[in-house]
Amino acid sequence: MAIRPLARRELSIDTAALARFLIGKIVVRELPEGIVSGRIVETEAYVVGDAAGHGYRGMTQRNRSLFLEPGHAYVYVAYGISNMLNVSSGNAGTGTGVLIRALEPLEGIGIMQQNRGTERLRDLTRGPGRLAAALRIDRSLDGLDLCRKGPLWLAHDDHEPGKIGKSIRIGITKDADRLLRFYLRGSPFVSGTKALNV
DNA sequence: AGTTCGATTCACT
DNA sequence: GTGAATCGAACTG
Repeated sequence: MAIRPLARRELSIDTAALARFLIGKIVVRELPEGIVSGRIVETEAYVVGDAAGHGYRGMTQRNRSLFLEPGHAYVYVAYGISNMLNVSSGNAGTGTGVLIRALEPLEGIGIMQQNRGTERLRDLTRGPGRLAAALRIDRSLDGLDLCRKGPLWLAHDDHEPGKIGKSIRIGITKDADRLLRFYLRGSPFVSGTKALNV
């Protein structure tokens, strides 16, 4: 079953709809050692007028990629250690995006194990910082167009995702009660506590 | 120029 | 379940 790049016109202009749409799609990372890929099982939307969003206070040096056309990478460092992968959303000039929070590993599991320093399949890409480490994603990929093949891109195949759940987002303090987190129900590769994943 | 604060993770108990 | 580590970027003065 072939995988192909996501077309930009398939990406909803609505950030929450895009976050839901991305569940079941594939993140592809091309490394010198080979291809690493995983299926998206958890996302969060950071929408217009959202105090938790990095674009909320306007463009800065760090977040400028959020304001690109939909489907570009916004990569930033959280807590000084973990890289976070986001997909820019909304029309150009809109500082909104979708955080990719967890993947189900598909290809290149050996490379991921090396990048993560663990063998445990379930720990490779469960959590935004972990998946970025597994796919060796850092700020050098910030601003990349994810809708065309390259070092990092988004793909889809004929896979139909199962039921998608919705919850509050993880790890934020502002606008913390909005239901903007989406996840694949029953997936062992989703992060967060049991109560969030019903 | 100094301070504050995380869109987290890991190692414990 | 709880707590410490960790550092770059944004914000304040």
